[in-house]
Amino acid sequence: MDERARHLLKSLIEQHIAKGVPVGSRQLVRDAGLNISPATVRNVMADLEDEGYLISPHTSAGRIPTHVGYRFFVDALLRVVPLSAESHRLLVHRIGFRAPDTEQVLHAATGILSELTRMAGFVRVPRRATRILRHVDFIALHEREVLAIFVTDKGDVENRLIRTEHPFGAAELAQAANFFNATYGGRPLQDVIHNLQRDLQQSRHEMDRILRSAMALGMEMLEEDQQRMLIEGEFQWLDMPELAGSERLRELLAAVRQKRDLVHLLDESMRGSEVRLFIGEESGYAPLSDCSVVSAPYSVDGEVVGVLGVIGPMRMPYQQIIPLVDGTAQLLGRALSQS
Amino acid sequence: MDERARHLLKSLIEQHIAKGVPVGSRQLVRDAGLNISPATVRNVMADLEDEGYLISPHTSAGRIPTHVGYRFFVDALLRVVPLSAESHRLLVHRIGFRAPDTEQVLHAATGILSELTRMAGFVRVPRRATRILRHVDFIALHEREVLAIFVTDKGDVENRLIRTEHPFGAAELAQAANFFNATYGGRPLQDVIHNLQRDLQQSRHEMDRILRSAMALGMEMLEEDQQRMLIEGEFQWLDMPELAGSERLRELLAAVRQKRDLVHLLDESMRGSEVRLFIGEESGYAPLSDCSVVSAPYSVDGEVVGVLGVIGPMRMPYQQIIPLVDGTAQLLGRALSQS
DNA sequence: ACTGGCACTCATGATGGTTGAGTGCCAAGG
DNA sequence: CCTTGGCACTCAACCATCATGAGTGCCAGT
Repeated sequence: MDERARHLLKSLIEQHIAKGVPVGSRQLVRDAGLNISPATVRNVMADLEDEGYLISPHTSAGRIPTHVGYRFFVDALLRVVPLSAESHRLLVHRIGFRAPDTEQVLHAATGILSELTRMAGFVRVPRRATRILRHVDFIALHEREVLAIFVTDKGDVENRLIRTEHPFGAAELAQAANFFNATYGGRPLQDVIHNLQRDLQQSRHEMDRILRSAMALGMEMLEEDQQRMLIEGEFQWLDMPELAGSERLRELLAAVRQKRDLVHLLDESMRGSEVRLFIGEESGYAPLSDCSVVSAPYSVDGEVVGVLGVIGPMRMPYQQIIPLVDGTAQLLGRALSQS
Repeated sequence: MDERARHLLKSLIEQHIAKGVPVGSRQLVRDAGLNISPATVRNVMADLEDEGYLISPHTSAGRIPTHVGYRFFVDALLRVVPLSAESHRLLVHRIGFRAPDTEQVLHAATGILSELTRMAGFVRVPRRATRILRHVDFIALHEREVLAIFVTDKGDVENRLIRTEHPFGAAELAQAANFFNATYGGRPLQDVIHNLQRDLQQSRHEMDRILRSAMALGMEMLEEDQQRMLIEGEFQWLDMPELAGSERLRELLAAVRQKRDLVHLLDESMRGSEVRLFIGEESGYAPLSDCSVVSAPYSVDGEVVGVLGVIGPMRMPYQQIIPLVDGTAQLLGRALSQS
């Protein structure tokens, strides 16, 4: 593909992103500022269509980019602009400092993402496997119900009701908690789980039952957040013509509620450390075949623990969205690292 | 209004709810099973329109009920059918037993409400003012950050990060927690707040700082859930023709996200103990002027603590929806009362 | 290699007629 | 006085037709 073709492709995609309608040769030649005739442009466009970058919705409309076209655009043609001062100020204001509660920070990040990009924003909740276990408490709630509370070094609190086979007294539970804190406190949760499994096989003393339950709880804790993600601003999709056909929209909403496959997709994008794009069919996930996902992993204390981003139609202003997602990821990571 | 007019009104509204289109004299006379002519029916309908029960969308369409018409319908004409065995079974299955986590039960209730009614479902989180304080824990997280954890008798756990002016040692915090538990444990949260306020004014000993913080935390705890409500299934509104005009829908979604006025409306409906309907403009809340809200308060241990219900277009099958909302409220109350 | 010309396509929007369900009103009949 | 049939009128919805205009592919000439 020669320089002129690249320029035309870039111009076409930019114009389509801006206007949302198919772009024809006349429009394009005017916008691109080249001194050639529409007929020439048509030839070039025909070539680009053959190579899979463009497609015509019908014979006599202009052309729109395919997912291949968008991919080439973002990889080779797009020059990302730095985050505007205004946006950066807003981001900092909303998530720049540590809120008292992790959940609140995540919420704020999801919300601001959605507002600034005018797409649906999502945040995968941070993995807790590497968090340090700070404190454990067992509280007898009723006859055979024990409330277990875990606290991590970042102040995240997780609790679970455990039904036990036999009643536990307050003293027993206090003893168990003391033992638990002394033995496993100050270690990363993943180590705690691992050690618990090992220890439980070896010793079988009085505390076994409650410890076993606690282990199950710990497991759940680590497993549960595999599924969790926040998503907000789906309503932004309402006035996007390419998704408006309520058939498509319903499907998308259902898929997003389902979350499972989505989470799988995102986990994959946590491997890198950069902004990542899934354009159209690239996600390999049918309900998203008309959509793009822009995601960026975020890190706490230098370790990637989650991923956030936006979901919208393929036609999105990547130029602004990429730095926004990137910036949000960085600020969220920083906010969660504080304290 | 004579018997025949009532019968016709009932028939018309039922038909309109079923079909969604304006009902004309011919249709109506066929459906109502009366042995009178369409012309007669037209006269009756004209009267009903004069009295404000009906309205014509345009000259040559049939008639549809106004909010006044619906109100008369539900108050005087509707005979509520008992919950179907099938629905009841489903409800019990989803929220009939206590899940380990209050949040999960609330979620389940919101979800099943939305599914069964095919409207958006909401649940106002239970007031905790009357819950018994079971346990308090203060954990030093960092230099001047204390994590405070409250546990109520139902196993609800609330935590808040408190930034203190001066550092606290672990021993100090343990002492404070012991004192706190001994003094205020076993009392309803509202009493705790009250007593804290009183006690803080009287005594000004060493613990003042942490107790003052604890008091602030307690306040927050009780105030925060004034705003909280879960809402789910807004997407059901997508294929309701009367809301489809994306203008209206946007407005509604925005209003529902905002929640504030909605919560105010619902708090009012917590006073009674019965199912309550706000039809159209009755809510006095502009974005809901085309919608109805069906709500029912739910009780824990015999005391009303929250309210749940559905939001949808005025045209909803009240006959089925009212018992569904009612039944959900009862089961949710029961589920939260257990344990 | 580029360009102008040409025939062709097709979504869009305007026009207009038809249909059908529905209305209000009136005069006649029980 | 209520009810009814009749009648003229209204209006959304549907359909077909047509013009418009933006756009295309192809070809022959520079």
